[in-house]
Amino acid sequence: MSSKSQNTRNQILQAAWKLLEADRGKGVRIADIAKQAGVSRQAVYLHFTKRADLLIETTHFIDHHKDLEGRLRPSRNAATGIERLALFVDAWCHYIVEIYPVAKALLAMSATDSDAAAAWDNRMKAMKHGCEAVINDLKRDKNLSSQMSAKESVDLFWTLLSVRNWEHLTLDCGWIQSKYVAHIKQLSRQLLIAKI
Amino acid sequence: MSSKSQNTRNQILQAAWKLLEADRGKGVRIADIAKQAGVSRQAVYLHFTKRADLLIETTHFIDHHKDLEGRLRPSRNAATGIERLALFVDAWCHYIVEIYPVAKALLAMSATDSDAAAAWDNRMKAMKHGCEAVINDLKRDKNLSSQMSAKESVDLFWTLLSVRNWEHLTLDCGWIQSKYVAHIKQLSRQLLIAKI
DNA sequence: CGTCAACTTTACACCGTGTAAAGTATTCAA
DNA sequence: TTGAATACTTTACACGGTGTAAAGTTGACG
Repeated sequence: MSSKSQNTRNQILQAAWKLLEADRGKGVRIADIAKQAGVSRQAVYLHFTKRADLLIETTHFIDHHKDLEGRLRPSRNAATGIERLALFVDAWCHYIVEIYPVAKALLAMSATDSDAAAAWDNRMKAMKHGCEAVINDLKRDKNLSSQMSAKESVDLFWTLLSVRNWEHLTLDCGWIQSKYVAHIKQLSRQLLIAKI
Repeated sequence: MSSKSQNTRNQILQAAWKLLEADRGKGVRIADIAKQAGVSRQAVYLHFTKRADLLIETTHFIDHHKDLEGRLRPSRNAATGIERLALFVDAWCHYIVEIYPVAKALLAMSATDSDAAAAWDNRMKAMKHGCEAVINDLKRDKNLSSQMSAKESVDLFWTLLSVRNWEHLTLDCGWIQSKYVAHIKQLSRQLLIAKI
């Protein structure tokens, strides 16, 4: 845990992040990451127990680096449910773009590695609580649509904001980020907020 | 191409289908499929060039077995766009349940195998044409919502019906199939059809 | 009887992950 | 100044799954 050790660890995380972002098709191997970090392949295993572990730690590295907490703060401090909805969508959609490369690799691993699956699941459950908070505030303000139950609203909102939907709309449909955000915001309003 | 050869081929496809449906976590290997089909592992390679090829052929096998074409026919013959929308959603949502196990394996392979990726892409593009046909009929009937362009409506409808959204709502949110279908139908109406 | 097709058997190369262990270089402390 | 701890390198290897190669077996059919 010396500062030198910490430094190497950070270089590995930085390398993983960089390579995953640049990833064209063929997956990123441990050996690639080690090379990029200027370190031997074995050194990676001195800092991370396995590939899944490295990817999970990379997500935390990115969270910290991009100040995820700070980004979410405005939505938590919103005065109304409607405001909170908009601010939450903004923060989350912006975050997806940054986490996506690592998320993709982590999701791919989830099929074979249960730790990877559990780690991603936790993140998505935490994000779901954010969705719940939005719905609760809308309900408090009597602004929640009566079309669905609160629970269904949360599920739907959560699904709408999924990484897979971002992937589909931006990568498969070719929507640029601003168009994606605008539509998601408009849709969530239309589906969750009571008319009049 | 003798009938005996065809028979073996079908047994392999059947075995692949069965094992993928039963798959609990750990992936299905070629050796497993061969064993289930009562055939040597090498025999699989006499009928399919590689794993991706086998999975792709399995999707076609299922299509044929479940009469996908027949299932889609009612939607094609619908008198109005609104009818077509409902019938298309019904057929497709029903189909997802059946194709999902193979789709999951194929999507997992898509990360490493470009043939798998291309094959799934083709299927999804074909399905998108079905979405387009629905939107076109709604437009023809002056029933298409003016909130979005026709192109955007297609993209949105296509995304709404994605396998990933089915996965998220049923497996992650725990919605039963009937609830999933009812909500998707209601949502597509709300988003695509002009009010009044 | 022979031959052709379909399949089996055995063996092996390849890739990427993860483990093991011996060696090296730097730091720090008694 | 010695020597022990820390952080890393180097080399080697086991494992699991895919795909290839080639010789051997079986049965059908002219």
